[in-house]
Amino acid sequence: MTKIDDVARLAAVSPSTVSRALTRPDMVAPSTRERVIHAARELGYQPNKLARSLRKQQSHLLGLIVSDILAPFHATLAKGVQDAAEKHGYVVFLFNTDEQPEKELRYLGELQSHLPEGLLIVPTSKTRQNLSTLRDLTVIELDRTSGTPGVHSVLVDNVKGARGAVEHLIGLGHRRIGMVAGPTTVTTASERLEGYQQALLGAGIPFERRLVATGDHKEEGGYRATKELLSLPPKLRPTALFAGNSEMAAGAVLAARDLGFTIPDDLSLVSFDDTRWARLMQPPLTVVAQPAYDLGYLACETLISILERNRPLQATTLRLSTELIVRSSTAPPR
Amino acid sequence: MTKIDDVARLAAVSPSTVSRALTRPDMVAPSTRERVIHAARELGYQPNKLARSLRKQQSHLLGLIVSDILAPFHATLAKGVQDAAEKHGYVVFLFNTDEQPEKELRYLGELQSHLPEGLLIVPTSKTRQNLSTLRDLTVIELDRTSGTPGVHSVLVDNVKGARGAVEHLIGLGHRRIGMVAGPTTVTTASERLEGYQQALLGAGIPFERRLVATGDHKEEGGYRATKELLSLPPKLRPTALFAGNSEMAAGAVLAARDLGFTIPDDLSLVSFDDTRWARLMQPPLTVVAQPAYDLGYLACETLISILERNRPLQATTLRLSTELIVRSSTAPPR
DNA sequence: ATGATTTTTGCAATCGTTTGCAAGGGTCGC
DNA sequence: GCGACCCTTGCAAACGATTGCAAAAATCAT
Repeated sequence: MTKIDDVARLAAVSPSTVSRALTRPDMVAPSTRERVIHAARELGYQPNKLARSLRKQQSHLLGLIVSDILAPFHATLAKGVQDAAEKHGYVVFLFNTDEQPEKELRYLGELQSHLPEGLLIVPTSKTRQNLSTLRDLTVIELDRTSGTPGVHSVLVDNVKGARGAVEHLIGLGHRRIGMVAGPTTVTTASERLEGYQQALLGAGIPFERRLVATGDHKEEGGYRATKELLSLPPKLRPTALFAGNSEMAAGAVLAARDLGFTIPDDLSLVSFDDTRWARLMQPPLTVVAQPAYDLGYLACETLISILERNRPLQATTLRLSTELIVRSSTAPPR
Repeated sequence: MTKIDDVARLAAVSPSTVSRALTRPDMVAPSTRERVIHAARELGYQPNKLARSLRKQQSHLLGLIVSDILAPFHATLAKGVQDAAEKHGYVVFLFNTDEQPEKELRYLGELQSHLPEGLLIVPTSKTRQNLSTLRDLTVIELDRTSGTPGVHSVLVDNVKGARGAVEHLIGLGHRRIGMVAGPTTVTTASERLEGYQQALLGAGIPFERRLVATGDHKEEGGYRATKELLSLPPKLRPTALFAGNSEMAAGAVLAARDLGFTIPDDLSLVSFDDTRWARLMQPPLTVVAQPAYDLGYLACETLISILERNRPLQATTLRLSTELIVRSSTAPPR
């Protein structure tokens, strides 16, 4: 690895001058600058970021902790974050918690030792405690919130999105609408449930607890919850289902298929979160699409602008809106 | 941030002793060690990795460059890599090239300045040149190979996998089998084409150039290629299709649907690479599943073992085998 | 108790940068 | 021709850890 001293020697100046020529060009005479730049290029010099970060006490490093990189939503989010980071010259460390608080804690420690300047995190259930072990660090929560005071967040308008989806079902004439809800410990799940209830209320349809089955945000849970709902006696059985996320929607599709229900003839289905397969399956699924990429991109931009202005800035919350994409899995009840 | 000096002061020893107590415990007297450890815990001391890496001249950092983190295959791969890395105490930097050689080059530079100890990369078309600008670094290529001398690789047995898929079609009675192939610049695509040809050859079916349409490994390309094949006059038209990757298979499904072909009645379809939607779509897709997670995990383990043994070790190539998963998109021709 | 040996500790240099400070050199005005 | 000023450069001290070496302390043998 060629270092600054090598360049200095070749350009016949001191290391300090090399450093200045490269990072604050206006501080050195044009002729010297030229010489240094040439020498640097000739040797293929690249400043050692470790040394630089150490000296400058800033790493230009951001941490990103998501709970499941395999979920397209999170992958897309991560891409948005990375793109924004790159644009501003930051590098991001990506960690995956698999929804496990202990992993989260471990990663926070690991991350911290690399002196990141900011953190973007999709919280788990224990994030609030985990975050408290952390030294002062600007953090932005993504997608969900942990309720930690002083942290910023960039979220999706879950209530409105869910309400829209259910109103769509109501508009088609459905009155018995079930929901495959996520675990209420995560804010997105409870907000979506709230939206579901608001829609019913708005249409004067009484809320029935037995029409809400709770899953774990995974396919398996969605499958079980759906079977439960579809096993109600015909009179009580829902004619339409709203799934709280795409994984559970996948489970719902499978369950409906296994029980011999045809979508949308016997059952309408609308799901939160769009995916590749939602568009590809037969019939294509009606969904509430989330701006995952924008979410990540915006969150990262926000973070960086906070960092660079160096404003403590009181905690911001951004809510992006969703889009209802009507495909063919929803139809009037028969 | 509390530093080593703080701990030293609290434990009433020198910084050197703290360092030793924490990293080479047997070099310090038990009683002192105890004191130091306590002090460290009390202050929540975490060594500054930047400083440590700089001094020790090793970062315990690995680079991972993939071409499309949004593709489930790559995301899974990345997860495998990360899990393996974590197990051995390494941290990985993840970059995304979007298949663009210039981005790759930029990221390689960025990465290099952080002094990684090794690199895992899914090569693009220019990787060979890009890699040559790099200082000596252990690199392992994943999924594809760039032909760079001296680099190791962990791949999938594409030829055999493809052959198996096509033999499956032949076994069902198909004789006119088309292939939606990827760009021949990427090794996986050409290997899969090779497998396709081998299967035909083995069954005594003549290879017909017009039954192979080339796409770009994206949905759009698969869509176009499929339309092309299905527009052949009925006599020449294939009764079964083998898609070179899942994205193109998605395009194929859409194209078949648009042209009014029913799968598998009018057209059998088998694709390389399994995905969530392949299982969920109707009918579920027959696929050649790749061990993506294992690929990443193994590659990373290999890399680390090379690093730690410090063996230059002549270039290794590992080939993992695939698994044909027969679902319902393939059936005898009518 | 004494010297030899081993263990435990601290000093100071080092990793590769950046940067405050001061010195050197040039330019300018008068 | 002289001082005032500005521009350019280098010296040396950081940043926070690790580590070779030597000094100090503890242990052991006699």
